[in-house]
Amino acid sequence: MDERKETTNATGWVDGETKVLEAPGDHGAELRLWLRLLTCSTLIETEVRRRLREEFDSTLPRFDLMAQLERARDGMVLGEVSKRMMVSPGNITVLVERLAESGHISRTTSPTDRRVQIIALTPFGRAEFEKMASAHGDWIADLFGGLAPKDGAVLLDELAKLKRSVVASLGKGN
Amino acid sequence: MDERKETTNATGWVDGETKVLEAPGDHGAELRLWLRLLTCSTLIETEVRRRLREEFDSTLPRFDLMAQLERARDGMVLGEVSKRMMVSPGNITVLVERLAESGHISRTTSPTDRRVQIIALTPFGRAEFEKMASAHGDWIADLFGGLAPKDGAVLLDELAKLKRSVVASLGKGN
DNA sequence: CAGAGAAACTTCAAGCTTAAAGTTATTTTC
DNA sequence: GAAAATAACTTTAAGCTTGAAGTTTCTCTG
Repeated sequence: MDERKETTNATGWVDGETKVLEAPGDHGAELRLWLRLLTCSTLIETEVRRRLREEFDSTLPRFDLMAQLERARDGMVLGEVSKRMMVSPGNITVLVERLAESGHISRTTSPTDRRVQIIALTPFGRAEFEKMASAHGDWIADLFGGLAPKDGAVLLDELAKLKRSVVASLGKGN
Repeated sequence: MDERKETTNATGWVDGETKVLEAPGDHGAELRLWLRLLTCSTLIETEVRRRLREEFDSTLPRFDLMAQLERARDGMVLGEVSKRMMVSPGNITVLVERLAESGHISRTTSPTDRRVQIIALTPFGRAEFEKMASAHGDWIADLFGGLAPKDGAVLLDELAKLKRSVVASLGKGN
């Protein structure tokens, strides 16, 4: 009874891809796909978070925020950052506060509109970010390294299709 | 200067897939792939969270925990749940506490090992979960609905390869 | 140009999440 | 069979995240 042969792998986690399968309407294929997608991104994201913490004593949200700022020499408005990062405005407020405290970013009120906050990387912040970004690139390259270039291309393409499907679905029915 | 044509879509978010590209070591392809993967799963996950909240006044972690329990008539040990959900033990403790409070799950100490907590869905919890799971299946089917079956199959396959790559990478270098 | 409305945050309350440290209970070792 | 090691949680401190409500500052209408 209940004889499972579990494969606890290097993650220390059991293979979780057996979550919410077999639904009444038989959406098994889609659910399986979603679960696998989620598993992949969770595995990668967890690893990235771990390394950011261990190697840079930082976090993914901080890194993401700085990444947004990196290519914006003239700084960026909070609302723009919020949209690009796909997180709530209130969240950005908090992150910005901390990053400003630690000297990674600067914060100015727009001279033309006093509601608007403009943030930008400080030289220190930029230097720190570049170190992290470089390491981050290596980590990702390692994690994806077992995937043949051709598979990577196919995956990129299929994900584009998925994204279109998702955005379309979000757009209409709602 | 800085003339952007942004496509703010149905999500209200700007297309964020331009995050951490162009790294020194030129891991652009992998980074692009990672970003796209992350975008897809974030879009879907956010939508699922929103609907769980709006339609069931629940959350994704709660749903996931109940999903784990659903196929375990005899209940499940906390550590097992933790591994399957890929979250920390402390997290499970909190979730279990709340779900027990709300009557969705029961909690017993193992008679053979008093360190071990066994949790299981209550009839009420099971009924609630079934409603949610059914709706959840429909949401996912909608979101993935624009993907041709063949594309779904290809994607599933490629994600399997990616997962192998990730797990292998996590296993060795560390 | 005053009042209504919209924008751009900020604050708040609540929940999720983790790593690390702490408990309690069981197993292993000598 | 006691001490040491191991297991299975639980607690704690800290940070992330959100939706909703609140502020302040424009902008638009009449």
